[in-house]
Amino acid sequence: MAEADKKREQIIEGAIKRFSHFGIHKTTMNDIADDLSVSKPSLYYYFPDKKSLIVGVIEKVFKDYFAMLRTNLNDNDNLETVLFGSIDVRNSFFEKYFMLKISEGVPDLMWDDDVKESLDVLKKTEADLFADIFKNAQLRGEIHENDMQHLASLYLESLMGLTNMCIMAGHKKIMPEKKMLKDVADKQKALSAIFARGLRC
Amino acid sequence: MAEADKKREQIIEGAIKRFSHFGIHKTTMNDIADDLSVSKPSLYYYFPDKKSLIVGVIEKVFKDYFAMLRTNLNDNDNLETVLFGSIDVRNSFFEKYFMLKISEGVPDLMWDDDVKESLDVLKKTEADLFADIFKNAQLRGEIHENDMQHLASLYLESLMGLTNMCIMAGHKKIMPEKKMLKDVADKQKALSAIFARGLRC
DNA sequence: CTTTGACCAAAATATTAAAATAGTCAGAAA
DNA sequence: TTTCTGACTATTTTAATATTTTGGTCAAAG
Repeated sequence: MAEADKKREQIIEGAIKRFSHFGIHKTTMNDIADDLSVSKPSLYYYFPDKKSLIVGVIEKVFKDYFAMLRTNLNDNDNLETVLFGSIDVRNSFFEKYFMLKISEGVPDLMWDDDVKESLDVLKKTEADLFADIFKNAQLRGEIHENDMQHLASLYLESLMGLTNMCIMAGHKKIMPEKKMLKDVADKQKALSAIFARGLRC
Repeated sequence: MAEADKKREQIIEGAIKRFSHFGIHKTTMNDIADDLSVSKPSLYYYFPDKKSLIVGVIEKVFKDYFAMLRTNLNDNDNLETVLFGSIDVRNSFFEKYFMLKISEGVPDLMWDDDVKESLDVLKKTEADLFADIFKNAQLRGEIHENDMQHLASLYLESLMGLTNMCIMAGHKKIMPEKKMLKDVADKQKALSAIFARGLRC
């Protein structure tokens, strides 16, 4: 890896630490520079603006998530087992990078064209990964459907939808965060179990 | 019906018109009073405060929704057919009262204890209704599960989750509102089809 | 029992000033 | 040449203040 790329990685790592602890819009470029004991213009030498650094962070986190997901895959497991494992991986990342939540970032960060495009690509990649999972289940005769891409999108959107529902319900702080994470996982797994069975018929 | 109750109904109807057209927090008590050609203190004679009027509106809307849902029910239909019909009813109300969206109402209206309690009761009622639907399917041998209440909650949360996902995706105004509503219905039905099949095994 | 005009306190909104932050640049260090 | 920095803006956030709007009350009238 080129020296410049190594430096870029270091900056991204530093940014991740700040972002995941204080949130994106509570972190200034100076904070990140100070953490790394460099000047702010140095950051701007490697990233044209804050937004591109954020995108770099997002892509790095997703990259790690995808790697972990692939590591956890076992072609011999049945669909339900694979989905349950994936849910655990997914939620461990969700918990670890909870403070990243783009939606509460800088004004309209979520709707910025560049960020949106990056997220779309990553979402597509995730969907591809799950489509492969479903295809694999199909090879083992566990599924009688045709459009695996479509199926993967529907499944993932359902999981994310449940996550959002639990977050909303838990925003009243009645449940102590930990309880909420368990709640999310339980519901996602309950749905996945029915979902997996529904594909068999 | 007592005269006072009739008047309460009229006020609620008037409030619904304003709320569903301009949203809750863009509607003042004076707006509602003027529409009905009465004075503001008259409103306060029937409702102690704005919040209780809002709760009255919400309960009225849900009451109508439940009635429509029951009307659309047919004990002879199979589970998938019933669920598809319910989705259409549900979304027609969602569309009609879109501007009501509590979440964007007055600050923390969603988290107000009174409103929250009322919503919890209504959500419980809806879950009961769907639990009955599942029980009915069970009688016809379409389901091999035991906890219908739990099942109904999971199903409804999944549907709502999908709705939220589509709303978020559509907030960028790329799709012209109508497209979004169709998108919601399509995804909810696709999930319901798999869900219903998953319960059979 | 119902309704109302006149009134008030609290909350939302608009205005302005002050502080913080993203981003630039000429030039130094490596 | 490539990488870095101190010193400097332009823009955005935040804080403070003034102004309007709106929820809610009350004494009195129909």
